[in-house]
Amino acid sequence: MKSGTDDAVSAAVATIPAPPPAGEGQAPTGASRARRPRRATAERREEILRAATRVFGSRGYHNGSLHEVAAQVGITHAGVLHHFGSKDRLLWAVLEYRDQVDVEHLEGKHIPGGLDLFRHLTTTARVNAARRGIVQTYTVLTGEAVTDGHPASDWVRERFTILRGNIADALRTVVHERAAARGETVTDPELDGVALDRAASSIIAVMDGLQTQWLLDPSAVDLADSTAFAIEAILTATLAGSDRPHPTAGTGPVPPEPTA
Amino acid sequence: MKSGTDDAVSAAVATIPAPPPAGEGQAPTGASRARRPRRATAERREEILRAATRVFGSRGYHNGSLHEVAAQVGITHAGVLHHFGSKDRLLWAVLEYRDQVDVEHLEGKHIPGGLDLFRHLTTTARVNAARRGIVQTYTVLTGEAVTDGHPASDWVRERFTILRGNIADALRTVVHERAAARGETVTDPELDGVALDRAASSIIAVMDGLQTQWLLDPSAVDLADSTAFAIEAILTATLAGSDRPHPTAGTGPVPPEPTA
DNA sequence: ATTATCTATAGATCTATAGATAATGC
DNA sequence: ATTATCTATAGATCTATAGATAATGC
Repeated sequence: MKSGTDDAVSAAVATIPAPPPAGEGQAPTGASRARRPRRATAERREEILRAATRVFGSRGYHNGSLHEVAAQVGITHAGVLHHFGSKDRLLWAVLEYRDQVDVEHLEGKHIPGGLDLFRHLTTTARVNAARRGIVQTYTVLTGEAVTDGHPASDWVRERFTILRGNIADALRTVVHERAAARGETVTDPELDGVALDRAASSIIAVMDGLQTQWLLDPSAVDLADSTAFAIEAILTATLAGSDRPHPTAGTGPVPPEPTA
Repeated sequence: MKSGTDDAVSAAVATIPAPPPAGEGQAPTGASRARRPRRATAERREEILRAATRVFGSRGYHNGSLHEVAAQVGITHAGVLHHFGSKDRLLWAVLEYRDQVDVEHLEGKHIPGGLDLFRHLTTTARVNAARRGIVQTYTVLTGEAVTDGHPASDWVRERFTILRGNIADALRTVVHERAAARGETVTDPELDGVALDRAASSIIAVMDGLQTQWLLDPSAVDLADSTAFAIEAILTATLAGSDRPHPTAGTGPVPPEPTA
């Protein structure tokens, strides 16, 4: 059950530059017929994508308008449509862009496997606590995606599939390593399938769910600590299951990943 | 840190009749000037609330229209506004209605405390796996609520606050009971505060997150099993912490609540 | 008399298209 | 010549209000 592209891990947990690229935008204060500066296609497209990310993140896709996106870049909504054709296609481009940015972000730093993946997830939660905008975009779009016929449904569904696969793979690695260390071999078929899938879904779920609560009430939820706690709890439970009938002490707290 | 109304537990996890009340609605097939049957206010309001619950759940609040809600009840959007005044007020009424329905649902059956609460949560997940519509409504509105200025934000935020309180209270009960059983007393202040809050947020998070994944891909996620697994894992980790320095075996699987 | 509904319509938005205009690139 | 942007506008929706009409309740 090897899974798809492995750059998905950080994708689903959100990455991307910072919210306001600032500088430009701000609506044309200039008097009469001031033409906006003309930009190279690639450059302008990226500006628009960043603006759209912000708008869809703060207002949602359906409630966010092309007008608002355009205004943030200092052009007209017609200009946005010139570059992307339609609102749906703009959203797709935003999602594609996110994937791309995430990949560049890992540049070389291959996605970790085994226990390292869990350290990575915990670290991501800590980093995210300082990037509200990105977390909000991800959370809002994910929520809207469960709506009938939403243009982001396929993307979100696929993200989840890939992520679950990555995490289940990492768990499998750990379970097998530990069995080998005891000179045993993994016999229980559950431990190669359902149990790992359950744990993988649960880990993703807890990360997403905590983000939602945190966004709504940052002072009530410690995103980093709660995420770390929950991941460790799930990891321990999974491994405890694999260690039976010799109940071991558990993994112990997962030490943080060295901050890049 | 006693928390608010205790009927919130099932509220946040979703309850409510079944989706299509069927029978009525269906758009006026009748030829020319066929007047729709006049209903008693209370009755009609409830029909509208149920329709709105469905529409907001499948389309989202912003993308769902008064027209669609009205059509499902067989009246005009103006009729809906006659009863509720505005779209925002309709949404608030929907949320209030949910609370009310949930309360009636528990009729007598007081919200359980201590370990029973966790059995109740697990049971709720199993029940929810057969009520996609309600789960979707809850998930969609929760997701949209993290959007700037969304009319459901306050409601969702408060739900989370209450729920966290209920769960933390239940955990506290269990921790103290177990300490007492060992003839000890809870000394670690963490175990009366932060640790319980972390666990409470995590449990809610995992339930919500699993619902999202399940809605998008029902065949990929076993809602009931995963929820049960994750809750037990978190519970075990929390209690293990409380039992130190005498690491105990954990709680063992939480037996299901007797199906009402 | 009250009030549930309807028709009609105002007033906002929103997405998208068409055609004009002005930079840029060859 | 290409193309980034703009203006103008069509065509959909959507929420909300106003006033008319027909059931129901006293």
